[in-house]
Amino acid sequence: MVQSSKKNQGVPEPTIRRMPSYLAFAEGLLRKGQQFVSSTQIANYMNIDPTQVTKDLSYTAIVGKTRVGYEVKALVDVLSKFLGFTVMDNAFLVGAGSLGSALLHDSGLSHFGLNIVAAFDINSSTIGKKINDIEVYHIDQFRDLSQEMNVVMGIITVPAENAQTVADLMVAWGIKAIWNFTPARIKVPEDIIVQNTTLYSNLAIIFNKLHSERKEAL
Amino acid sequence: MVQSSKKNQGVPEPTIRRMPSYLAFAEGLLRKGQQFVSSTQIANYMNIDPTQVTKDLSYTAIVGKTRVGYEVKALVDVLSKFLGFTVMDNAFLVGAGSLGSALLHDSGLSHFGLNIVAAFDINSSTIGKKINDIEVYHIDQFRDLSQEMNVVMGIITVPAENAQTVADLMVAWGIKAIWNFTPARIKVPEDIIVQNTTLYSNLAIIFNKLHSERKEAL
DNA sequence: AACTATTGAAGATTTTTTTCTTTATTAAAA
DNA sequence: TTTTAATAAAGAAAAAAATCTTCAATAGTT
Repeated sequence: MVQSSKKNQGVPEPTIRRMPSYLAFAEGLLRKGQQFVSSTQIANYMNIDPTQVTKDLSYTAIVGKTRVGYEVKALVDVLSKFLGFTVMDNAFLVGAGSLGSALLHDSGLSHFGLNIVAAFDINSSTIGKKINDIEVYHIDQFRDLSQEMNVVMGIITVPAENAQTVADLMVAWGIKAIWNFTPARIKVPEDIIVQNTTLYSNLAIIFNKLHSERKEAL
Repeated sequence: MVQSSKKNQGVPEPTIRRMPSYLAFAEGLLRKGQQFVSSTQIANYMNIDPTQVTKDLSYTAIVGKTRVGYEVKALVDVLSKFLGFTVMDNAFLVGAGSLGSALLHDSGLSHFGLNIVAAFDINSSTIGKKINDIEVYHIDQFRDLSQEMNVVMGIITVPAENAQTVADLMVAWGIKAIWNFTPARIKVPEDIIVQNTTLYSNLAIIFNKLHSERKEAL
């Protein structure tokens, strides 16, 4: 019982993180015309343990064939669906600076189910222009548009010090999920989903490995 | 014994991931003139458990004062040093497209110890231009420059299908660490450090929460 | 001066995630 | 037809990470 809420709740976050890479790999195989792929192959590509792959895939609807592997086409379909990449969600992006416009240019996002319908800024030099066919509005127009467009996600790519202000605005106009690219941590009501994506965390990990290696070499 | 190699090796990756946010928070407090900060405050800001904060900070050299907290200035210094943000490392960026030029524009990277000294592309329209004072060269000039400039890191922001080619090139010219922004997984010798940073993983996590919430609401 | 409440630190416990082991299946080889 | 080897799947064990508990210190209050 309570099967419906249990279904996706128990999927470990590390598993979900790996899945887009499985998908990208499977899509590549599909283009090459490969019909089946084994967990060993996927694991080799990912540099992880093969049982990790089978365990991850066991959360989806796919079943593998012994001595053969998973059907590539089915894998692509199942993963796309599982990850929510087949349903299109609308998003607003606030902060059309360099990172913001990089995201606006990224066609991968729409391939993975995210449709950025409009961008906002306070900088008059970008307002009124179109970036990759997405219009940039002044932030004050946010209200009117969100109601019209069925927007569920807000992307924050402003300077860190303005993150909270933008988040408050997004919450006020009914957005369900916030993708925060600033290092600042925002405060939002409990029911709002927040995903923080900070490049500097990744940089810290590289430096940690790089510098500890240097110490070892002494 | 073997203290030197143990020192940084045992630090959990999740801890390292959180540290840049602690640092950003502490820097903000420093600017505001706050002298001490408690683990409770940091935890509240980060939406995590206070003991998580103290445990994370226990890997660094800092010691807190009972009933007071950590000295903000010391925290900034200790974290910056620990994360390797005080030493400057040189990097090459290959792929001066939208994501690539967003990184070139990001002054946060140089604040955190990464100095992008040159960018490369094969697209003749960007070659020869400067992005944020960083010159864009043709990829063939890679060799000559890496030797001159003491470059330890390579940043890959090309389309996924070219990631392996670029990685091979980087390895050939003596780069120690690769920061890979493509969804493709690259094969490199064991001693090369690879950090994969893929936006779509974060997107998958948001969608997973967003869509499972929708199901629950039924 | 005594008390109270808050804090950092250290260690124990619990939870989560990864890795290892076993089993059944089956394609390919002998 | 029989054997072999590769595989998925399921469960057990190990490892890693997060949370909880206890303790000692001490600033602020009574």
